[in-house]
Amino acid sequence: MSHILKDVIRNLSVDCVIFGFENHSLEVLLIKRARKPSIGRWALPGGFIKKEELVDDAANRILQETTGIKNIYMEEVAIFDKVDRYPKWRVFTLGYFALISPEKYLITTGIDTKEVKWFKISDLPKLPFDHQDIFNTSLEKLRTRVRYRPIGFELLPKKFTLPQLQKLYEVVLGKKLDKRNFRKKISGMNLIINTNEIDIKNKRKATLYMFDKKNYNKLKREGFIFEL
Amino acid sequence: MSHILKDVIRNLSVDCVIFGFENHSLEVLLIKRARKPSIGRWALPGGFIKKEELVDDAANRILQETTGIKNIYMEEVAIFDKVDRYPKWRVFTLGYFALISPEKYLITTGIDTKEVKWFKISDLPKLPFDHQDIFNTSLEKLRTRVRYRPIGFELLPKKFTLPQLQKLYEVVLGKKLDKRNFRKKISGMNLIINTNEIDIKNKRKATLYMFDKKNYNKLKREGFIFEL
DNA sequence: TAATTACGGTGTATAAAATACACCTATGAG
DNA sequence: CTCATAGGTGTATTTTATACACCGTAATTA
Repeated sequence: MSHILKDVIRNLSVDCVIFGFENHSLEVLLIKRARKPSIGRWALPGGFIKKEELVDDAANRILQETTGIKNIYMEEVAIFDKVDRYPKWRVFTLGYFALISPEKYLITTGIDTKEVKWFKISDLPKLPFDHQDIFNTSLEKLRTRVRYRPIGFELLPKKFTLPQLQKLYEVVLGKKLDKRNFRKKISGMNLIINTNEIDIKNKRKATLYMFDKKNYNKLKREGFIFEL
Repeated sequence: MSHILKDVIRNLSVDCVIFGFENHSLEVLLIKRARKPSIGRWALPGGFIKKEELVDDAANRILQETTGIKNIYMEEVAIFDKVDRYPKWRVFTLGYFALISPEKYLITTGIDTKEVKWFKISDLPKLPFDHQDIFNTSLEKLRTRVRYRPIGFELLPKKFTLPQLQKLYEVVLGKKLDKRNFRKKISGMNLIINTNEIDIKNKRKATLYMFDKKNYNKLKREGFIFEL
């Protein structure tokens, strides 16, 4: 939460669900709260919206203030409106979600936060307020999304291997995929470009690819069917 | 807008985009405003949310107060947050949308409304505030939705003919569909049931169907791919 | 009242897409 | 040195999507 309550609309806040993919698992960014209520608890980064601010701008300001991450593309998930969700007074909150590649961003402990950390989604601490709800809804949104829009660009390093990409899809969808069919589908989309480089950091030599940004954005705009 | 400003959160409102299908065209329900601002203009039914109210409840209350329609299922579209969207002070509004069959509901002129009327979406009056934006976003949502979830149950009378259903899809998608392929697809979904009755009201005799509510809801929950 | 038009209803052949499935090779680990 | 692990590759089958034409009946109109 923002540390100053003037200039804000006290009934409207934003909470951010930032997903990252690392070490073969899906993670989410949490902050340890430095302020009441729920001081000392791990929670979603969030805060109040200012009186003359757009929600997108608020989400980015708050994310930067709390975690140091700036200027990312976030998307509205839903409004969360339980009457007693915030213990002090009535606050509606807008869930915002984003996908980022952890290695592309430096996280720093910011305003109102004691600590900022990535958590595996399979191993989350108990979250305060209705943050578990917000997280669940966002995850569901991500899982629906992946069937209709490409993901990966935001979650993987610039250059990545096909096994990495496949693993990402498997983690998000929660099921194993057939290697050859996965590759066939991906390659049929003109979504990725072979860099003709080999990944040597990995245990095995694997070909490095990058996204074809133009096509990626086209598919993202227009949608497609990715029934896996 | 609600006619009393106490007990409401002055920064948060709901505006409803109610779609109906009648006379072979898609329509939307508008009210003629009886209060300032924009008195006398045709606008979306809307109003402020009360301090202890859930958004869904607010949307239903407001819709009933303004149009008489009660207890329908509405879905969040997005938040609309332009700083000057409301001329008097800062108001964020939640767009809510619904599909209903006009013949199933009686519309009545309510609080703060001079008149309530269905408008063909191809022939809308100039809307005040950002209501055109809200309408456009909702229509886009409907057009996306129709590809992944069944529609029709909410938009057609209890018993309907296949040409009617096809026409609905054509109007929503904005393109003509092949009759035989359309029927093949629909019948492959176990979505509708033949009532073994004949529609005589229509110019031609056509078989009447009804939705298989159980399957309809299942498909609605799980989603499907309806690429037409 | 005969002719014409409009609409409801039906099936098949072809193309495209999804799926199931198995082995080879190189490397790192023990 | 051997074994386990992971990257990489192609084909046959099934399923789904698409393109396409005619008949019968009832309403309309000449």
